[in-house]
Formats: sequence, C-alpha cells, structure tokens
Amino acid sequence: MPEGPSIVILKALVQPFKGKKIIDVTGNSKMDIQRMAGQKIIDFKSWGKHFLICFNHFAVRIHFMLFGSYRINEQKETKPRLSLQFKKGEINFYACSVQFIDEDVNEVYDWTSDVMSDSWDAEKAKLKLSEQPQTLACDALLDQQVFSGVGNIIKNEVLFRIKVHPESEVGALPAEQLDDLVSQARIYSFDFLEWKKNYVLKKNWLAHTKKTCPRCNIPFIKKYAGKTKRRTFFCTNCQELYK
DNA sequence: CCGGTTGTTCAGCG
DNA sequence: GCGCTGAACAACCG
Repeated sequence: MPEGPSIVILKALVQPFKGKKIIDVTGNSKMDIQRMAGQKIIDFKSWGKHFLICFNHFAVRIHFMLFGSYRINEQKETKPRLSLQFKKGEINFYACSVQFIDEDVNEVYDWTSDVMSDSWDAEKAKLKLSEQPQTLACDALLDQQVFSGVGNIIKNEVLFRIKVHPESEVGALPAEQLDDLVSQARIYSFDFLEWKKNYVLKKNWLAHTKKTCPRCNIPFIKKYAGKTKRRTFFCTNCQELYK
C-alpha cells in the first residue's frame, strides 16, 4: 500500500466523494471519528505517504503504515479501522493510523518536499541534503522531510538507476550524481505510479528483492543498510561508493 | 506454517 | 538531552 504514488492513486479513486456528506461513520479507531458524521468532505489531499480528508476547520490524516489497506464501495472480511458511509457509496480503511489535524493543513505540511506534488522543489531538497553531508544516500532517500513519499522500493530502484552505492555520503556525491539523486526520486516515483496503475510495478523492479544485477549479472548485495536499517539491494560493480 | 516486510512512533537505556 | 535499540502495531505473501 504505502509509498507516495499509491496514495496518489487512492486520491484519484475517491474523487467521486469530494463535496459529499458523510451520513454514517463506524470503525475501531480509538480517535473520536464521530466528529466526521454529518460533515461534508471539502477535499482530499496527500503529502508523501499521508492521505488527508479535509473538512471545514479540521482534517483527518490516514497513514497506512506497512499493512494498511482500503476498499472503495467494497468491504473486507476484517473490521475497518474507519468506515465512511455516503448516500451513495462508502470508503473503508483497514489497519491504518487515523489522526485528526486541527490546524490548517497548509501550515502543517510543506508541500514542496512531496515528490509527487506540483509544488515539489528539487533545489530545496538539495539544500537540505547539503546541511547533512554525512548522511548516507540510503537514509537520505527515506527521510520524509526531504523526500516525502519515497519508500524502500523507490529508494532501492533510484540508487540502482543512478548507479550510486547506497552507503555513499550525500556530501561526497559529485554534482551530477546529487542532481540525479534528487531528480530521479521524483521521476522514478512517477514511473512507479504508472506501473502501479497498470499492475506491472513488480515486473519493472530492477534491484528491489532481486538476486542478480541485470546490468552485469553478478549477485546483488542484500544488506540492512544505514541508520534506517531497511532492506537494501545493490550491485558493488555498477553502483559507485562515494565517501 | 512460518518468516518477513512498500512504515512509524515511542519507551527504555547508556 | 542525545542517539541507538527493540517493541509494538497487525495483514498478507511466498
């Protein structure tokens, strides 16, 4: 479910409910979800992996974490964390985190850090990286304050695509590789979006979960790399280490 | 059937 | 107060 492009897909799927009134709310969330009953949905927004349901004067943040899922006009066997009923249709969320945001979402979120956003600002991302030069590339890509929406799959694929070793220090990257890192974080995310829409995402993975490098055929290294200690797949031959 | 994970937060420790 | 570690959450795939 989780990475940013998947949230963009969800946002598109729920468009028919924009402007519609919620006539019933149920779910096992511990939050005061009844606040939404009778309210009209003003808009759906997203910031990275956050899915936002916007009302007058407040918003609800859905985060799918690792296991979250949703159904639109369908139900799963399991109890929904949050179920929104409309005059026509329903949206069901499962195993996700539900939180209320009482501040203006435009104050809470910096849209320029969302790799999927029209407001994405690559220069700002480079500036943030320059302030933490010793950060490893694999950790930097997962930093939601820099690349909101990038997850572990996108991380592995971007680093393979730009031929940079995951344990390279971002401050040691030549200008060209730094540019590639920042620009491909966005470009790959849109590739991910298209592939996901067409159910061919996995087929297009070149590095993530792979055993062999498709460029040079030597075995990939699988390592829980960086501070984030997430699964990292890379080729020591094709991906250069900058230190 | 078990192990592992497209993620994040928080408690506990040194 | 800091960074690090491990736990917790909880569902599905291979």
